[in-house]
Amino acid sequence: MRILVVDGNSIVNRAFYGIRPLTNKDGQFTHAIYGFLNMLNKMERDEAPDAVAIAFDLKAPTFRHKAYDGYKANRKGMPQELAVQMPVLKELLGLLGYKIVTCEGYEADDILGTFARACESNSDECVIATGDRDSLQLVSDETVVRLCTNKGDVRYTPEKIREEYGVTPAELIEIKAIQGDTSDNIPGVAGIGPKGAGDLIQRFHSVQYIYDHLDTLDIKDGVRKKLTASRDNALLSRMLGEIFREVPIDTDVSHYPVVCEEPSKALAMMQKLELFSLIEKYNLSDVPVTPVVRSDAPKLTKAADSLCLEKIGEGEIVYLLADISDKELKSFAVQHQGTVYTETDESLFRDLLQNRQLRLYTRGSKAIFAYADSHGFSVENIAFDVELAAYLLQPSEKDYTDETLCAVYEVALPVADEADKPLLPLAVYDKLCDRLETEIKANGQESLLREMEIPLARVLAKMENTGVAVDRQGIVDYGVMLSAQIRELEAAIYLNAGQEFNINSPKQLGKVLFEDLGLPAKKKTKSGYSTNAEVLEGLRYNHPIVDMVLHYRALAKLNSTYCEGLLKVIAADGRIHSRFNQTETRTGRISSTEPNLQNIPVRTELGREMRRFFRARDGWVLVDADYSQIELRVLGHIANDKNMIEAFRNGDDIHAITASQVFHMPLEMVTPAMRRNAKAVNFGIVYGIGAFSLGKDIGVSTREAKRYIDSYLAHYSGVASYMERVVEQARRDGYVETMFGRRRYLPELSSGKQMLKAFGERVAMNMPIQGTAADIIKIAMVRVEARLRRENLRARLILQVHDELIVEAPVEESGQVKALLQEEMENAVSLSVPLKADAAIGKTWYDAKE
DNA sequence: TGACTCACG
DNA sequence: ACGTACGTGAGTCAG
Repeated sequence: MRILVVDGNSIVNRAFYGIRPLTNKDGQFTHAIYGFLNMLNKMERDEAPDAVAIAFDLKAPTFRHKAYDGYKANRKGMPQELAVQMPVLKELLGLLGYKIVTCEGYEADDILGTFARACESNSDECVIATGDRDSLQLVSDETVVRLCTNKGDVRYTPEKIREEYGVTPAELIEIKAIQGDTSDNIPGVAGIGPKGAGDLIQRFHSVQYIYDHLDTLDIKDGVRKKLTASRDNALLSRMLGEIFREVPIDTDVSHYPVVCEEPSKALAMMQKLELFSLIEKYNLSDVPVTPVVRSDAPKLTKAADSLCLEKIGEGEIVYLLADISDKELKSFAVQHQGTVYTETDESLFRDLLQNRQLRLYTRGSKAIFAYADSHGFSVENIAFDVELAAYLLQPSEKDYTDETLCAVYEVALPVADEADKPLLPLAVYDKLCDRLETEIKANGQESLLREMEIPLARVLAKMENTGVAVDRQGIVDYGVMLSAQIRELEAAIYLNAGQEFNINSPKQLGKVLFEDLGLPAKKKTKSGYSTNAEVLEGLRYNHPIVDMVLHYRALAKLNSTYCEGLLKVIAADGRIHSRFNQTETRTGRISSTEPNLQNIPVRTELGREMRRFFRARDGWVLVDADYSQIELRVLGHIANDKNMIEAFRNGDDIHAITASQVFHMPLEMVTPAMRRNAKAVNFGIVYGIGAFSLGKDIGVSTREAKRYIDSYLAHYSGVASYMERVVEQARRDGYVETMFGRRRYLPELSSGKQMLKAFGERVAMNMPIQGTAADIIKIAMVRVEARLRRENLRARLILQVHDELIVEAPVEESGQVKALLQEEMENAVSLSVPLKADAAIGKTWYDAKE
């Protein structure tokens, strides 16, 4: 028989500190649990044990056979975030069929030792899993120690120990007795470390022997002196360091099989903890779900007849699931008063979407709006969207599928045939929607959902359908030009390097620059030298190859990401239809994919050329409008900072004003360089500033940067107190929110890790600003689209780039559109500072930027 | 798949 | 002692 004995406390610690904090939607920490089960699962796969025992310390630091008061006294207490996960982990382990072993007065170590000893006398095999090297002393012919490290698990056999330490496993105890161990308060011999201790034991094998023959040993006088001085401590340490092996526990290996008696309970618990990948690993995916509340288990009643819209009363809720792909309706299903109707008829679908008597509760409204738009009708009765609601409740989630949401919001899915599975969520939509709607109301996010996100879904759908026209030939020609230059640069780089290599490989490039050419390496990444633009900039004058590489990189990026990338996604209509994702970002911004049209180059002239290929169709123009410093204006408003509000009201140049304050200069004496630095400070403030990074950004010392920040906060004292207030509020409530009630939860703030906590604080400062700006432009988008329709214009919104909107308009509408766009953007909300939007008209995106 | 790099606001 | 500004998406390499 083969038993895996796990040092529970040690492994859970590894899991806790080795994984970034994860929480479920209730804010309950789960990373230690997640990490533990992942590691356990891997061990079982590797070791294939017949039995598993998991040893834990009992909570109180009880003193047992080791009669030494200082023992482990200076070990830090368990952090709160870990402590709360322990009982949950133990319960879940029990549900999964693992036996937990504890014993009053003994630590996990001692239990491991006891199992090892039992296996030795019964010729069983014992695999001990731990993160603690102390247990290596237990290694024997029957016992392997699987040491879990950050770099992976290492199996220790007697041979491996001899290889690494040059001694037997038992002699490790002797070494420890001499070298000591501060974390266990084992004093050892003062002045002798691991090296000296190892040397002594390799030669003399035991502490006892050394002291018995101290006078005659062939050792240096200094060492003898140290040994003599620490005699009592050494002998005490010898006792303390040996793991106790006679704990009164059941060591019969056959009593520790892993049998999961109630898989559905284990599944339910893992779903509640949102440990979805582990559900797969533990083969629980196919376990029928036990309803959370049994009496609540939904019935999937399928109607024999078709849905009859006339029978639905005024204002009643109808739940809808529509299977739409490529703007074609595959099928749809409707639930009304507990009955599910499955349909395929397109005209019925259309009638349903146009019936303003009823209220549709659905998901994926953007696809529904897109369908309606491409079929030439308009939908006005979507009252709730499961996906959008779930996003508002928890924007950091990755996955808003019905399955996940049902698990997270504790709505039980009924058991059904394979054929009915796509419909299952619909059978519970009344309950799921009810749960979500209740929480949305409790959070005060109803209008955010009904007046912002759902109407926005319609706007985004229209934008996606419309797409943006591009000059295919122009992109092709530009790509050819780039390719030619890239080839030339390639040749020049190879010549300078004296070899051919893959310039795109940071690894190979690092070797060429920093080893073969001997340039000074500044920064390192996890896997080697850093070769990013910042590093290369600093080396430009060291070797001509550096500039070539920088230039090569710039051209290669333009060619592969933009020329080749965009050519791949031009649709049959000659336009690019990017997808605008509404539930992606943690701040409330939208994102753009396939392709990303929110990162088309603009900062360098060469890159900006790309924008010439985004053009209006013949006889039309692009009208582009962007907010001027919207985030700073939002900050001024939210922080209610007198000086900042004043500056914006006066229409001042905010960066110049800031410069004059930070550098204590009259406004007229502010140089462009000073203004540039002040601008960086303004950005930094919005991001939740750090002096180090600001200093790096503008090329001054951290100390100097700190002075700028202090000076800034002294002048904009409202900003200073806002920053403190928002972090404090985040710590108190666990989340921050925008002016419109969009939330972001910040579990990072209760992390024990300083880095993560600091990150959480910066996010707390930034999200309300970035998020409010995102809310504002969303409002503007909805209003612009409404105005375009109301005024019967053919112009259409086609792009959004965070603070910029682009409309494609017939030439004759362009003046009206420009005015309308600017007006709706500037009046989207009323703040204590004015909002300003600059607009311009052009044939291409390049030209429509003033 | 993760790491690196770099494009944007 | 260590790492260091917020939010994204895509192409490339290498294990």
